Amino acid sequence: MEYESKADGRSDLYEQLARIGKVVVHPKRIELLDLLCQAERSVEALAEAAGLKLTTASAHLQVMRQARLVETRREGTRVFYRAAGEEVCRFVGALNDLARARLAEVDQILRSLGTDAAGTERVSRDELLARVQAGEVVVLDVRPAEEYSAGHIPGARSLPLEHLEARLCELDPDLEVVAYCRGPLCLLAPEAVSLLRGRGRRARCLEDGLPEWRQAGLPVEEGVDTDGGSSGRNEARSSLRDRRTPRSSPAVGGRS
Amino acid sequence: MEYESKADGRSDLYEQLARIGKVVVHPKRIELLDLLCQAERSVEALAEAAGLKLTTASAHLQVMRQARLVETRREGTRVFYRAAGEEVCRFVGALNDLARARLAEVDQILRSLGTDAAGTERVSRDELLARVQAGEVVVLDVRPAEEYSAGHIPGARSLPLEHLEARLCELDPDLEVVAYCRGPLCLLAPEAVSLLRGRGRRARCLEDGLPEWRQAGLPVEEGVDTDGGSSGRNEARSSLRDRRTPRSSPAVGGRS
DNA sequence: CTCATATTCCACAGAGCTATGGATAACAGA
DNA sequence: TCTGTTATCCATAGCTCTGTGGAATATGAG
Repeated sequence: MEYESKADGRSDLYEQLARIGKVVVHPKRIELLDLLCQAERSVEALAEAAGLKLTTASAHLQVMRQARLVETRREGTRVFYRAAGEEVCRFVGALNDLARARLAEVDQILRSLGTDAAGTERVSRDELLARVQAGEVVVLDVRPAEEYSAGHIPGARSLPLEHLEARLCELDPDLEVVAYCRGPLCLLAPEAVSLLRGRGRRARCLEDGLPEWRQAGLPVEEGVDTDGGSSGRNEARSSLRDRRTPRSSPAVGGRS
Repeated sequence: MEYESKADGRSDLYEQLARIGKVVVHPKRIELLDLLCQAERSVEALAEAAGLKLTTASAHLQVMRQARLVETRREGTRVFYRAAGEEVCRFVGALNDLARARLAEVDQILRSLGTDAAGTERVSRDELLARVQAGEVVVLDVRPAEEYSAGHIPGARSLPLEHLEARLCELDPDLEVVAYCRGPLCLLAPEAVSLLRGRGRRARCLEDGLPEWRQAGLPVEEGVDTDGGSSGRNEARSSLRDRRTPRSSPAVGGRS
């Protein structure tokens, strides 16, 4: 890989950019990065979540680390990986946006398998804020519990998709549900909505996921969901029980 | 490359994202994409600009086309490539930002070879707008002429870096110069500024290049520079002589 | 000190990517 | 139709990347 490097320097620069490109050339690495934009995780958890052998996952993570897109933290014998800063999430966001904009296949896949996921229109952030204030909706975080506790929309309830059916009774049948998940390409919320509607509930998806919410500069709450059950009312209970690594900057920032 | 595709669909999605990732894994492809975000070009011109053999450049362009990141237009025996929409430029912008934020090497390279490029502070877009209104500065587009005519800041003069020294006399010595180029990682403007300062002129770089300007929703003018010489005054002469392929959307838009 | 757990390192085989030159295709002009 | 120009296609050789299992490392508990 020596492109007649005539000590131009310019080519050195592009080689640096390619270091980052190298990370997103492999589907599994993108998947890992996506997961890490939601919450930090141990190598084992990542391997499990992405369906990889441990050594393979570790190898991928090394690649990502060499590109400085992830950082690690040791806790006992375990190593936790996390996305290295907000720019990383913004980058994968741009990648997702680009894919949705340019690749018809993406919409196709979403439509084909997402229980008509892409079909239903979504709630905008502004609308959500307004209706939450008015107490008209329940906000539901249907991602796995770890991701919820690493950061969620203030006042949202944690109800992972896999438990939704069993815990359906916890939701007030009269309130509309707004579900959100990892982002526009994630299928958790659409599936949740589909399930809820099947039970006669009113339910819609938020226009995008937590990373976008965070990047928009809106507040994010950390800690586990304390609500044992019932009710469904949830006007910004401050259930923050911060035992998490704080992400670098809270600011919004636009491409500075 | 068959990751035990258990008809999950999820993995298909990441495979689609990786199609895009594949483009930015190779330094030369990033370079080509960068060029295409400035202006459309023929294969030959691209090969020349990136220092590639024709067949190699063509092969790279095929990869980019398969990922739908570029589109083509035929004109006689020549084929012109262009970036496929604004999202593409936004994506390479995000890539650049990420590299600058996370890779210390990038700053190092910039500093080492850029004639202390990264050192001097830059003019913000807002400041530029204000001072242009007041007629206090000359805005200089130091990119190659083709890129200027494909789109430039209204009222800017085209004076490619390679001709700057020879045509120095065309610039009013009393006005400060604000030079811009392709973006934060481009060295044309810094080198121009360095040269100008060496001749005792007041000169600074714009904070970033034309793509960012365009993405900020600010107006962009097309066509060649008609100003034969002298003066240096340039209060938004409408020198638009539109014979260009218009980019898709003019809107600003923030991550839809 | 020894053992158990969680990761990383290593070597290797199979698959994929890149650059290159020569052949082919599309087009314009005579 | 013939010719020159521009770009794409094709086959190939050299190199890199990926997944894998086994070995090595780091930490914590006895």
